[in-house]
Amino acid sequence: MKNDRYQPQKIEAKWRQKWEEAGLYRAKIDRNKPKHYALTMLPYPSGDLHIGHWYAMAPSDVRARYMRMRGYNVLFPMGFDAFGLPAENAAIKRGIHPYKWTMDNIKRMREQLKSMGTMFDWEREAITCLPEFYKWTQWLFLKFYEKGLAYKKLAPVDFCPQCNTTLAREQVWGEDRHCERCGTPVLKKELSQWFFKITDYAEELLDFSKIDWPERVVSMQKNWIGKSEGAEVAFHTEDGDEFLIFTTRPDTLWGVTFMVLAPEHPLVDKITTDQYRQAVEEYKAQAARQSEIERLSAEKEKTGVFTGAYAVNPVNGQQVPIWIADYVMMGYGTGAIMAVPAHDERDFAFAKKYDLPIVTVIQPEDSSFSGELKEPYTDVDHGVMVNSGAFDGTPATVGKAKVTAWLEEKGLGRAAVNYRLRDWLISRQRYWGAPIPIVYCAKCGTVPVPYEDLPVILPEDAEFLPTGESPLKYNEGFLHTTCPLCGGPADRETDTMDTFICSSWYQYAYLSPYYQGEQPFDPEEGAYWLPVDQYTGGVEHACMHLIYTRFFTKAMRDMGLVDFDEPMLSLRNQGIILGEDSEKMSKSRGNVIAPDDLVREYGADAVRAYLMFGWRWELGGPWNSRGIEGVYRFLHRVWELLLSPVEQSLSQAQNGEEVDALRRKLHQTIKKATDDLDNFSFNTYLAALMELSNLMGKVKEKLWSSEVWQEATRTFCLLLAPACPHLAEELWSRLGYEFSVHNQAWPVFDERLVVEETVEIVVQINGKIRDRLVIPADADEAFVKEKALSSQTIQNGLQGETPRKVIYVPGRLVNIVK
RNA sequence: GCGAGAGUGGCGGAAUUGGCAGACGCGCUAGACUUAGGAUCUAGUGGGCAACCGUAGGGGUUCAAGUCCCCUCUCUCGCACCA
Repeated sequence: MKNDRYQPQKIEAKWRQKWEEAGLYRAKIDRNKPKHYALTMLPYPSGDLHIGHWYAMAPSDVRARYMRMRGYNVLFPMGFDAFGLPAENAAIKRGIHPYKWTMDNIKRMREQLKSMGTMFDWEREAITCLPEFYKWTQWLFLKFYEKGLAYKKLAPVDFCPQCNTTLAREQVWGEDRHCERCGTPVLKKELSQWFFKITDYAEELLDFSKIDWPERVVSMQKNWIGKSEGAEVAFHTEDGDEFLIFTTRPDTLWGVTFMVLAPEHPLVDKITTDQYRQAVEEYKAQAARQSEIERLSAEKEKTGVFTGAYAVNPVNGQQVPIWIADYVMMGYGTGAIMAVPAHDERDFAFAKKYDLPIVTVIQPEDSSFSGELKEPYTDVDHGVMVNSGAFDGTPATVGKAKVTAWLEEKGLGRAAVNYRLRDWLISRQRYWGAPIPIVYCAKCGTVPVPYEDLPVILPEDAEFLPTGESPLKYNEGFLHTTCPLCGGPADRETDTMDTFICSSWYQYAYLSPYYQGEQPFDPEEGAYWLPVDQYTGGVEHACMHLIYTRFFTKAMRDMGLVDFDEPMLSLRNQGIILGEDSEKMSKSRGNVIAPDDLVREYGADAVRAYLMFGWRWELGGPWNSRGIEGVYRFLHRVWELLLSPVEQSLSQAQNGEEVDALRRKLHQTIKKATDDLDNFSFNTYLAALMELSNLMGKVKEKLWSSEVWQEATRTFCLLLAPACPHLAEELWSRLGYEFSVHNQAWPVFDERLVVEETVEIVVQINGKIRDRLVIPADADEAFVKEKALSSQTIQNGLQGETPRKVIYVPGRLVNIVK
């Protein structure tokens, strides 16, 4: 009987249909099994699944399938991050309603996702733009408001002129401060906006002890939160106006020779003397203009002007001039600093430029230097305090703490902590988002929409115009409402929420999509499945989604909705697949690889396998068309190997050595595959399968009718099942096993069978390989050494000399030192 | 400048925890089968004619270093006048 060839197109759709009919991947609470919540970041429904989605999701699916075979009850859901700008831009450009555009795209992408052969439980799908979903997004907003975690304030904010909306600080990237979505440099605008008080959780967000996340993400988040410890010190002007400064170096207080305020500092106008007023006004105007126009000024040459006012240094009563300069930011600390040019790079440069005095107050330990400083001395671990009154002689290492304590005692200042993290600006002046459930009443002021009135529905009949203001503002039907408190006429808030809010809690929505109960998700489902055990996705979300969702979970914990501190216990990031030209894939470059085409040509299993085999998953790299053909060939070979019969099986006599060799390789492969999948090492997992198939190919003729061959083919199907679910199922069925391979347990290896019976020992003289010995694996040291020394090559190498030392590493080598 | 990561054949990448560098695949070479081959199969494939030399470069520790320590260089990513 001649076997037919491997034709993925003939088997893949068939099995997917069978799986669906059998409800194979429905995830239901089962208290007899340990649970595993595997999650991969949900896609934005842009219209087409691209290779990046495959690269992110296919290996995640492999891992979820592996955990399932390991006996876990696995939840692996999928949904769509469906609010956002492209939908609205399509509406502006082509007159398609964002809802229709989005839902059409979802329909298409859902089918594409299914073609991957993933084990997503589609009955748990959640789409963030549906009222049944965003009702709970709004509900959470109200809870945040109730808890004082949502507030509105007038503030200078970042505005993207291309996207026509404000952005959170996290969504402004790079030195030129461009919009994370479209790359346009942002503008500063003074606007009244809603914020979430993420800074309340700054300290807790710095604690990563409960999660296993990549070091890279941890360090990016730490960096982003930017904790610095020091002291807040109160200074006064000569006229008695108080202003606070923050410093990390209270030990250098005696070295203050001038003060600097940010140009926007509220005290500037008041303290500026008439003589300097014009210069100050000009400088302020220029600073404001600069922040709006050219930010790319390469050299950060320090500039500033004197205000004419003086401050009194509280520690020694000295009068020091107060300047304004744009190197001091209003947004960080108190917007005012004490300048210690002797011990700070920036202050030093400023002092040099404007010829301000420099006073050394930290003396480097062993140098007896005096005179003019060439550069500031910023070392905090060495040196002693000088010119600092009673503190003279205090080592710099303890100076900070001692001075801070002294300041507190004297009532001049206090220990203080500053964070770089800003509160999260969530207002967006766009239509296609969840409306902020707030009403403004002339009588009652800002009034939250009552919970029972949720959801606040987006009107269908909005005008989509790129005005920079929310289209909802011009929608009379939406705008005008009645005040929930007094029943009088009132206006709705017309801004919508940042879509990152939807994705901050979506992992909870999957538990019971569009839940109708009293809270966003079914508590029974939550008690069983939560938290997420394994999360996967791109590292580009390190300081956005991944920080927001941690914040949300902590806030939800404090509301009593969940009982844990972290949303995702373990996180892994995949890399990025580049075009074949090593450039980022883009339509304009014409280097885009379309997964649909690949599936048509090679089948989904080959695409999955190549995406795993081709790169280290966390790194990614350029696409290689030859590479996928190699993997495709491998799958063909596997098909022939397991299915095509041997014409005449050679020796029935079952050569013992080959049986042992195959069995050993089989168990070694199970061990390797298990380890590799545990560690997300998908490329070596596939390499191990290839090695096994290579050996099987060599012994097939001899062992085809043997028991060990059956064991090998069966196990091969099981090991292949997570990677190539369709092919494994087809092979499984053709080998005569019962549906489904995906309901089988992951094979276990026998440690005794993994061990080789004989080992090759390398014999070195002075670390250079001179001979090799094949010995029984359990040979003892004396025997191996004896054998090594008596070998002819070694005798020749030694030339009669007695070795000084003989080192034996069991199972590996003997090193003879002359 | 600060923080994180990386540097191994022509290419993607392997190398338990210091113990045979280059698994597996691509590509390449030769052969077989074929009307044909960009299909398939078989064999070979780090460099060098060799002794030997080889994991970015230079030092060190060790019987033994891709792996540990010190210095230098290059690349990628994040942050960046953060007081």
